[in-house]
Amino acid sequence: MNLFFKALNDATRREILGHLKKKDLSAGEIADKFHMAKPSISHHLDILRRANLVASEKKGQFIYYSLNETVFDEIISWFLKLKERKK
Amino acid sequence: MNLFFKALNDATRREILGHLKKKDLSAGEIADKFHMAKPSISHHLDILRRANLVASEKKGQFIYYSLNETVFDEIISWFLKLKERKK
DNA sequence: TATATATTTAGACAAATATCTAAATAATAA
DNA sequence: TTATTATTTAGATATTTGTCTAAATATATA
Repeated sequence: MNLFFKALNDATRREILGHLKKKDLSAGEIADKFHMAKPSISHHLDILRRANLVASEKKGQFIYYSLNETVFDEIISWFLKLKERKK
Repeated sequence: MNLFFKALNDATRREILGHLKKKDLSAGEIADKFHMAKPSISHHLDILRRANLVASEKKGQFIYYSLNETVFDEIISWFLKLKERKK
């Protein structure tokens, strides 16, 4: 839960998720969408991966990233639980 | 959205929300639940308030905090949008 | 093999954050 | 008014974070 919120607490990372929602992308393709050095994007991807928000798969010299949507259920239920009316 | 995720990115603040879910509480009552100086809790409450996650109301010398659940709908829909299947 | 491409790792640094203590503000009670 | 209680504001400090450049790793191609 900790890692999850930490990962979401950055506009760049949330944008990355938005891109991956549409289509799986390689690290380089993701980096091309931002005005930011590649190592910085790589670092963001690492944080997203450690939070289980994305999965990565190596294909040749490329590494493709994809959204891991299963975690979203967990978080949505966290919010719904907080929303349940008091008594 | 930014302030929202920033506010959630702290275990103490998430715990505060958990307490407020059960019952409205004064700043002091909240502080009593943590091993932390009161000004620190006050700071956390300020962050939660600026993120619209809680509301505060002064009653005499006390300030009562309560969950503002309307914002949760917004965030839940953010997550659901991200979960929509590709194509 | 040598070179080029894709990505990550390492290390540095400035900015943001969480926490503390001390002081300020506001309301109540003596 | 004076003292007490509830809370916040101010200022300091250590830690975490986001970003960068340079170097390392791994794969593909000539």
